[in-house]
Amino acid sequence: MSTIGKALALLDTLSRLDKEAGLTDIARLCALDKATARRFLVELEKHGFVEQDPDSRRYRIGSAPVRLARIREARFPFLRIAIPFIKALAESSTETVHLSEFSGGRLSTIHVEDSPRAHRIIVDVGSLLPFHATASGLAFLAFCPQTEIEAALAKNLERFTDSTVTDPQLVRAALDETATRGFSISHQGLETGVISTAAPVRTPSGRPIGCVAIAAPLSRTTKTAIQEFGALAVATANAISEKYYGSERPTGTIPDIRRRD
Amino acid sequence: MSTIGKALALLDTLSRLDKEAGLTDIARLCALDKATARRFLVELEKHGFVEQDPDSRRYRIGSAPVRLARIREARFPFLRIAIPFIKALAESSTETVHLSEFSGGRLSTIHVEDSPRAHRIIVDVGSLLPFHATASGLAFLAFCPQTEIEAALAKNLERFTDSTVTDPQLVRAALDETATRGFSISHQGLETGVISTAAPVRTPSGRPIGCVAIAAPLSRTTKTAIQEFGALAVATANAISEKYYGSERPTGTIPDIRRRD
DNA sequence: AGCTATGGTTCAAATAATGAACCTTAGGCG
DNA sequence: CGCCTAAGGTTCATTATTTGAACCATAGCT
Repeated sequence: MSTIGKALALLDTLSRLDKEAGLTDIARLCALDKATARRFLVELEKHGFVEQDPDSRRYRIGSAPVRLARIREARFPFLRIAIPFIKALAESSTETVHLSEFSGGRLSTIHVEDSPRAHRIIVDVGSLLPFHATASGLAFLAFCPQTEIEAALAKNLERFTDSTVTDPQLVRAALDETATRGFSISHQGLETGVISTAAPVRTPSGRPIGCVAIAAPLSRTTKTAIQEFGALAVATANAISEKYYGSERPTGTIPDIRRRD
Repeated sequence: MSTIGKALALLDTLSRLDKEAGLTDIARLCALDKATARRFLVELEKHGFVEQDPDSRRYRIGSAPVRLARIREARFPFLRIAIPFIKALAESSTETVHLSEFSGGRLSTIHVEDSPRAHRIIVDVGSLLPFHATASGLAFLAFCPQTEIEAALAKNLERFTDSTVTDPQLVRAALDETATRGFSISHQGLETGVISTAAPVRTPSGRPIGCVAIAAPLSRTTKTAIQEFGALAVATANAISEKYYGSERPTGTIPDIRRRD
């Protein structure tokens, strides 16, 4: 693996910790030598991607990503555009709705609107969504090219619950169903007692970039409700796709004021 | 220079372009070989830090920084806390107010509130603030340890206008003044016709992390107004410091709900 | 059909990354 | 107090990765 990859993996690991970490811990978590981890941290710190607390000497994510994110969101305002739709869907479905985005080979949760009900599903921003075990993962994969499906299924399919589908052949069947139906259903794939449906947000060329998902307690969710949720997820995902790729043009060039390049 | 440093510099360069860039341009701008630039881009893309447009084959900043930024801002809500103060200052001063943050060895603009007046100073989010030639830079340096001041002054001090102070000895004098006065004044240091004042936002230990600056057209700004702006900048910067380090505790641990680590 | 500019790839040579062992400092404790 | 431990941090010979000139592939243009 390249040095850059290892350093970025370190950054990713650091970002998933819920508090600041010391050098030794970071090295252990990333399976790096202490000296190597330190050199990476120093280098990342030089560029503002990590910060070291001067007192505790522990490390945390720096402010450089904030600057990059502002630039990214200014040109590709995915969150800004999607959030109102996600909010509306959370209200109309009265269940927890979350939005995920494909980035760095994985699907991560980037926004969550909680159900207004007392008994509801909790999803954390930043959490990873395994392709084979979540509605979002299935909805995403189902609309990917066959080669990517096979690449995802070639990996070890981890078991999370008794209901997790870990047989690649059965996952393929679920993907086929999803592709024809337009949305996916995950029946306790990641957490017991939770049923989810999801639909992909796609580029004009059809490539998925993320998913809209509704997660509900299995106990109060009927078969017809699932079908309704699926239809709602599809409608919301399509609305986001349209708004995102319609008004603004992410694929083409941004009309630029400045002439001299 | 380390590979990681070069890759992050590439990312920085890419972020400062106002549109997507091709491989050849990126390689040229970063002074890298085309093959090297390509390997970096592929590696960065794997981790979501850049994206390649499938049609145009051009590269842009990816979505990974957005995720990192959300995590950073959730724990260190600098923007969230500072923006209301910046807004208030823009209203009360009726001039453009901007907020900068030190990151990766440089001071970058992270937020701007425009003056409500027709004739006003425009500052771009993301723009860099040279230490010797801007009010923000001076205010930041003035409260840094002597070693960092000398390190900054040892570099070549670029001339931007006829009024830019490029003599290290004169900059030192300006820094001394700033330290005693509490705020800095830049008289056309970066742009002709612009006068600015700035004050640092500091950690409880006194270390600057960024600056609040007011920028006004020289033509309508009296000596007394400058003093008033300076005092306002100091008050605002201190208020931000207090709120940021008071209520939330960035240095210590975040009280965590989750128990299992 | 040929030209040229750009994206992308290869592989021997050059360089940077690696990690075991080491030093240093800060607490903990008999 | 002085010993012990654990953590952060550093060194330098060994090792593996990075590098870039030259190459190929493709698309748009004349």
